[in-house]
Amino acid sequence: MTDERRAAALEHLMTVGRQHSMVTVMFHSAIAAKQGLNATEEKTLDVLQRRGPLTAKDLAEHTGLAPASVTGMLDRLQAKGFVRRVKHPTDKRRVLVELDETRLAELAVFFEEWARDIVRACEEFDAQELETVNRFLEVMTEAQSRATARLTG
Amino acid sequence: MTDERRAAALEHLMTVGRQHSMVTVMFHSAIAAKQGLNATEEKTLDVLQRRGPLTAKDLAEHTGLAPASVTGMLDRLQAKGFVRRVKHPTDKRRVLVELDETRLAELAVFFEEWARDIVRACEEFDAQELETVNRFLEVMTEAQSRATARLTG
DNA sequence: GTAGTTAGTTCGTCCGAACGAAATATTTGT
DNA sequence: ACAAATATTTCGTTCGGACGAACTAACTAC
Repeated sequence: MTDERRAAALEHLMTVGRQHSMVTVMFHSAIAAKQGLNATEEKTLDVLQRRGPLTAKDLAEHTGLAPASVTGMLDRLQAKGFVRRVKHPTDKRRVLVELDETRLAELAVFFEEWARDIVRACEEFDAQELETVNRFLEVMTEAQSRATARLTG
Repeated sequence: MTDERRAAALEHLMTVGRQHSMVTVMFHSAIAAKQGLNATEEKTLDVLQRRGPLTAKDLAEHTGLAPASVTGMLDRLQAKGFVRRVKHPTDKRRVLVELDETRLAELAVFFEEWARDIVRACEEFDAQELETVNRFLEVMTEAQSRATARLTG
């Protein structure tokens, strides 16, 4: 009986999860399009956000681009105001790339509105339910991460 | 007390949700890369999957591409074996585009493996918890969908 | 200090993917 | 039946973004 109910929920999850993935991807690319960023540029910004300032070489490795391509991409990102080239403290050959906070602040404004929307949508869930959801998302993030690595590597 | 716990869970949700979005997007683009599809081609396949066989004109509207571009993209998708051009039953000017099942079947094999992984990851959740998760994902899908529309339109 | 290595840029090139305009085939309207 | 409208393709062009090779500047090792 409970087994049956669980099986039904699990099957439903497949459908619902698929739809959720879809709109997540669409949302993501809508944001990118709004900012006039292509996939490579986004990836670069994402890497910088997580790992902090990096050299062009580091970025080349993370993105898989040739050195010349990194130069071109950084030119574009800099022109759009998303990043800055700053001099490396010890090695004058290197170029440190860091995010431009002012540009990120503009983004933050948009995300705040979005976050409020999310919070409102969560009103119908109590503390315990939200904790369950968190646990689920963590487990899923792990699984998706593994699956991606399996595909990429 | 419970309010505090809920607030903590909600804040945690923001972090966890962001990470989950990130890996979802990465997973998605890893699949696309594996199949040798670009963003436009993917979008087209997605539309066809949801709305069934469509004419080139319909696809032009859904993708926002010029007619000439649709022709080129369909040539590519057809060459890769993802779609077929079939003649329209009543109007010989039109071209109906439909998905190639055999190609999708290959994909299905991969997704089955992935689904098993997901099911295993869900073992730690009982029926009630999965129902909560489903409800959450539905609510979120709605919210994300609205946010995307707000950005796009 | 000189040779060799490393980081990044510049330059010329190439390719995929988009476009508009013109061409073709077919349907619709009168 | 004939003109206008519609769906798609073809063709020539353009543009962004990637590349390799050559170049410059700076660090490292001996």
